[in-house]
Amino acid sequence: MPELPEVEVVRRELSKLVGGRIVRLVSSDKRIVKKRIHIVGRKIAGVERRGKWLRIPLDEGFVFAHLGMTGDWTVHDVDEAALPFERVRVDVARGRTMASARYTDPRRFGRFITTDKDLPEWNALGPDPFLEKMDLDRLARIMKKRRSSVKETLMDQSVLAGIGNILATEALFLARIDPRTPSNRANARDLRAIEKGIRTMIEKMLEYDEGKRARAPFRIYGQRTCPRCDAKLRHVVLGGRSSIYCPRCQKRHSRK
DNA sequence: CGGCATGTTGCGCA
DNA sequence: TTGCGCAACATGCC
Repeated sequence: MPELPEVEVVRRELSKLVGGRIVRLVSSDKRIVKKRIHIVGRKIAGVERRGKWLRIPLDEGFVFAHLGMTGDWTVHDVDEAALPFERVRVDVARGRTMASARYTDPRRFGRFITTDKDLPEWNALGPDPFLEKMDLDRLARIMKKRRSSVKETLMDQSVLAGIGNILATEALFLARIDPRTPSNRANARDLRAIEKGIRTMIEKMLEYDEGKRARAPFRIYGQRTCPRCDAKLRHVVLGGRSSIYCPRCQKRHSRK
């Protein structure tokens, strides 16, 4: 499920619960769930997102949630049976109505943390490109210091929060930049193109994830040939993640 | 059976 | 202190 757009859709879904009171928590998976405080009886004050993390402020304390690789939250009726791969269930009373939030996660890389203070992981996140305008000067400063690829730098959550493998792949395709380009070789024009690519992809992926778009907006992720020039797409591994690009359309901008 | 997967962390090393 | 490269985590799917 999870890159910035998917997590944003989950945030909107869970926002239905704001104002409600937690009346029951079902969770047995010790890998996913870390309980530092008791949350039954607490009231849900909001649902926030930064990058791929969710923060749910309560009247006392917080819940932090991460979807890992295969996690998802959905809101159901309380009488609904457990879903396949259901790992956490939070029942919420709001007036006379009840709702039941279910967390499913086959691969169990996700997290559900109850705590009375902010998480270091949350505080370490860089700016979220959907919540705030991208600071290209800051990005340029960071890029200049690194020699790993632009794609790896974009996916570093302390650089920009929320960019995952697909978003980075597709944004770089739109920007016509080779993902292997060393970060310190990216110039201001490249960064402007990348910013635009990221913005465009977030919008399209959001529409898709909200069901307003029938087909996934991916141009090269999972494809074999370039939709622009018909060249055979190429695979490389960057930072341990598989990456795809068009060797004809995507260039390394190695000059200053 | 082998290989791959929208993510993060921890460890050794420079 | 910061950056880099990689294995590990756990499980489903093709």
